[in-house]
Amino acid sequence: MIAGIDFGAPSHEVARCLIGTFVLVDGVGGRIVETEAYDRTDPASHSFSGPTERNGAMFGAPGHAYVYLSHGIHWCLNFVCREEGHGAGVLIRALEPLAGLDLMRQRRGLDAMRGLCSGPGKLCQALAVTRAHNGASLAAAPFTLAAADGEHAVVAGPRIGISKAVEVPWRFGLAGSPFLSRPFR
DNA sequence: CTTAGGATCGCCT
DNA sequence: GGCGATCCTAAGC
Repeated sequence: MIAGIDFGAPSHEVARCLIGTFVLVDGVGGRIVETEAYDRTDPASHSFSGPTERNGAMFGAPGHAYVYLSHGIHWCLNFVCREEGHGAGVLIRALEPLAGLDLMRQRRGLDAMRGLCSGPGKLCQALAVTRAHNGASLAAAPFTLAAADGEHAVVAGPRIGISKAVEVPWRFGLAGSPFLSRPFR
C-alpha cells in the first residue's frame, strides 16, 4: 500500500482509486484528476506482446513507475500495478496543479497558458519526468504520494488516442474537474 | 469551437 | 521501415 492505494489490484481498480490522490515529483505536482488503465490482456497495452527492453518496468514490481517516450516528443508516466510480472499499469493523464506552479510554468514555457498538466505529455514536462524515472519506486524520492482527502465522484469513459480496444471504458476522471485533458461525454 | 496535419525518435517486425 | 497510450498550430465554420 502506498498512500492508501493497493497497487496489487487490477489496473482498472487502481486507476479509479488513484483519482483524487496527490502526487509530487521533487515537490512539484498536484491532485490526480484523470487516469487510464492498461492490462496484459489488452491489445492497446504496451505489455500485450510480452516484455521487451522498452516496457520492462511494466513487468516489474507494482508501485513503481513506467515512463516511455511517445511520438519521439512526449514522455508519459504510468504506475505499475497488479502482481509482479503481469504487465499492467495506469497512465496518469492529468493533474490539478497545486505545488511548484512557478517551476511548472517555467518548464512548460509560453504554452503554459493552455494548461499546465492537462495531458500525459504536458504533465511530464511540468514535473520534469523523463526516462530517468523509469522503474523508480513510487514510495521513495523523488516521488511523493499522498492519500486523497475525502471521497470523489469518479466518471468513466473510453480511452483516448488509441486504435485498438477503443470502446473499453477504462478512462477515469474526477467529475466536473476543469483540469481534464478532455471532457467526458 | 472543431478539425486536420505535421513534428520527431525509439521500438518492434 | 513503419508506427505510436500526444501536442500544437493553422485554417475553416
